[in-house]
Amino acid sequence: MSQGGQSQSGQSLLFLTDEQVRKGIEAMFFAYRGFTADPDRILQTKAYGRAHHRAVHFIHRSPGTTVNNLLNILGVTKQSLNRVLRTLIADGLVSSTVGRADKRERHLHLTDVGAALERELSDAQRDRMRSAYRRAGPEAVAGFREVLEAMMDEDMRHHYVAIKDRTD
Amino acid sequence: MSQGGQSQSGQSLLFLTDEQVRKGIEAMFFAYRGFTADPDRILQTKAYGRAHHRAVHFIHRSPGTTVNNLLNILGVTKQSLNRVLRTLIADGLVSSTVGRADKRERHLHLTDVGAALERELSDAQRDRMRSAYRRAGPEAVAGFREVLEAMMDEDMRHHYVAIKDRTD
DNA sequence: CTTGGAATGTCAACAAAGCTGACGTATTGT
DNA sequence: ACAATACGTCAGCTTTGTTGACATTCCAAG
Repeated sequence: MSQGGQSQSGQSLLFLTDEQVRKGIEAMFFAYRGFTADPDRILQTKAYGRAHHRAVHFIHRSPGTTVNNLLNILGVTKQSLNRVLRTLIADGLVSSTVGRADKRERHLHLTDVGAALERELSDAQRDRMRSAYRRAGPEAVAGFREVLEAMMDEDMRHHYVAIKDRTD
Repeated sequence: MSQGGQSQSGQSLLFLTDEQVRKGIEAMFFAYRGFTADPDRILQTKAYGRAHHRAVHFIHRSPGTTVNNLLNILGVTKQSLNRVLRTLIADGLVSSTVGRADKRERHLHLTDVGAALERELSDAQRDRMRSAYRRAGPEAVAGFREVLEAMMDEDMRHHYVAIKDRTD
């Protein structure tokens, strides 16, 4: 099993050897560090962390989303998210309005100030992503997305696809 | 700028629109969660966390590595790593031996017990990676790795390439 | 209509794992 | 001899995750 790929005759399965797979694992590790490095640097100067970035990103992504919805997407506990949301609301970056249909729900929106922070953070991250895309080329990007999509949990793929297909 | 790609005439740059890039960002986020989910589940049952996994992985990867070397690869502070290393050594998963050439250095190795844990953790992660690879196919995997490599910081790419080119 | 359970969100207290800064020891090399 | 390096450790802080208790709101069964 440890040499599964190498015992295959064709080259088509060579990318499934333990060694190849391990390289992929380390590539994920190192790349994710680069992926978060730029926004992290910016957040450090302000009083926020990576969790704030995630919240702001997905509120920007799906304006009017509820706390529960965000909870499912982010995969954290209520309090973790709540602490972050509380500071964002207190600082006037996010607005929380009681639901009209269901008053238990709170609908979340970015304020102008929140949208400005979102742009600042995402621009840094997008720039790196964009330059990586440019270097690797369109076909590599397609493969990149295919593999990532196959790596997600079922539920998360659902969120991802649902978001991907949005047209508004 | 927000519609940069769409204002380009050719299709060759269409994958660089903000929307496309944002999809890539979310793909990274969701995929990384899947990527760490399986080992995290195992670690939860034992008394360890993700930090222990990383240490064990890279010690397995580069047996005899020094503390300093590990520090550079993992990108954390001495104290953070030391806390993890201390428990791993106390629990008999990692051995630390004084350097022969330079007695200031400590060379780290996995014990049999440590190697067993490494296998258990990595098997889960490798399985997911392998199945993602299989689903996406060799060309997608090549693209996947290209983009990830382009996304790393310079220093990390160095570590990655150095590791990639090892032949022992 | 009432009432009890389910769903949504808030708060308090705590744990894991990162960080900075300071300090001590052994070893190396100039 | 002395400065620099490699490692370990103490104290204290921040971010971000957890569990458990609680208030409010909705809905459906009696």
